[in-house]
Amino acid sequence: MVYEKFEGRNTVQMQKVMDFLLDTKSHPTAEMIYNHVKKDIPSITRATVYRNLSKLAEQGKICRLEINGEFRFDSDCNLHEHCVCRNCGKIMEYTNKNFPGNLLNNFKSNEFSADSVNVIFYGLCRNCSKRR
Amino acid sequence: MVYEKFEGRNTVQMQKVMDFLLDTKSHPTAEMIYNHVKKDIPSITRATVYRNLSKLAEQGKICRLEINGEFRFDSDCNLHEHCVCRNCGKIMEYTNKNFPGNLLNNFKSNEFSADSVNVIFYGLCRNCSKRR
DNA sequence: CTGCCTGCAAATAGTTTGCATTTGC
DNA sequence: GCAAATGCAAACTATTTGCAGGCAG
Repeated sequence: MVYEKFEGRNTVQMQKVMDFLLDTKSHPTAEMIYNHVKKDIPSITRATVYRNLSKLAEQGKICRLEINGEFRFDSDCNLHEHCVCRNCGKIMEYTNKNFPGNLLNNFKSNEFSADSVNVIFYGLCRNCSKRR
Repeated sequence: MVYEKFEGRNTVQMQKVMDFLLDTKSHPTAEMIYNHVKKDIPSITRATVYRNLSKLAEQGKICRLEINGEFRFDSDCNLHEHCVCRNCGKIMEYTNKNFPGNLLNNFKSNEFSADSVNVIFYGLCRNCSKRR
């Protein structure tokens, strides 16, 4: 068990949700998280998972991506560049040292103050490119 | 009326949906588009609007953003940098000449071929910053 | 012991789909 | 005339919410 301090109460449900996100790199949906945590806590409900995910996101402990009409969650709030395959829906991290650093650092506007940024590339993954 | 060639049939419904998107810079949701077009074509249904938006997006005539749990549409497929206010939900274009050009041009990966990219900054708009 | 969190159930919001009818080409 | 697009209604999926009881602090 990974120990993590939360604002608010430290419940088993909250802990298990966070643990799973810390463990995985799969950008799970709320449903996937629910299915996983349910193995440990059979009584848990989707409502609790959704509420905990919202709290964690508000606290900045996880970040939330919106891909193909659903939310996906990631405990790594530093990596925000992702690739989404238009064909199979696969989601991959994009790590390229030529990527222009943290876009936030260069953010400049009188109209808006930004605290986070998501970058999503759309296209085809290697598997799906082959079959075309 | 703006004349635009579509793949497939050129119906009034399709034309009005496209016209509205060409006219506005408001990043409307499907519901907003439906409400607008309904003024001209009272018989139009949400289903038709959704179907037309999907077709236009597939044809690359419009692009689709996912913000706060819903799709938003934009006829300008070149500007992909947006700012979303966490407080009031306002969506603004981000135009800064220091922005690292087209991220697509520098995209490099063996695992993925990208054809489009969305960048979304989250934070507070000027109005909402003041009131905090 | 207090009130935040949970489980349950029902509601909501956004979007999609099946089918009969209409319409562009 | 025929296939593609529409309108209608119903279905579906992801997510949210009200409420009563449970448990962390």
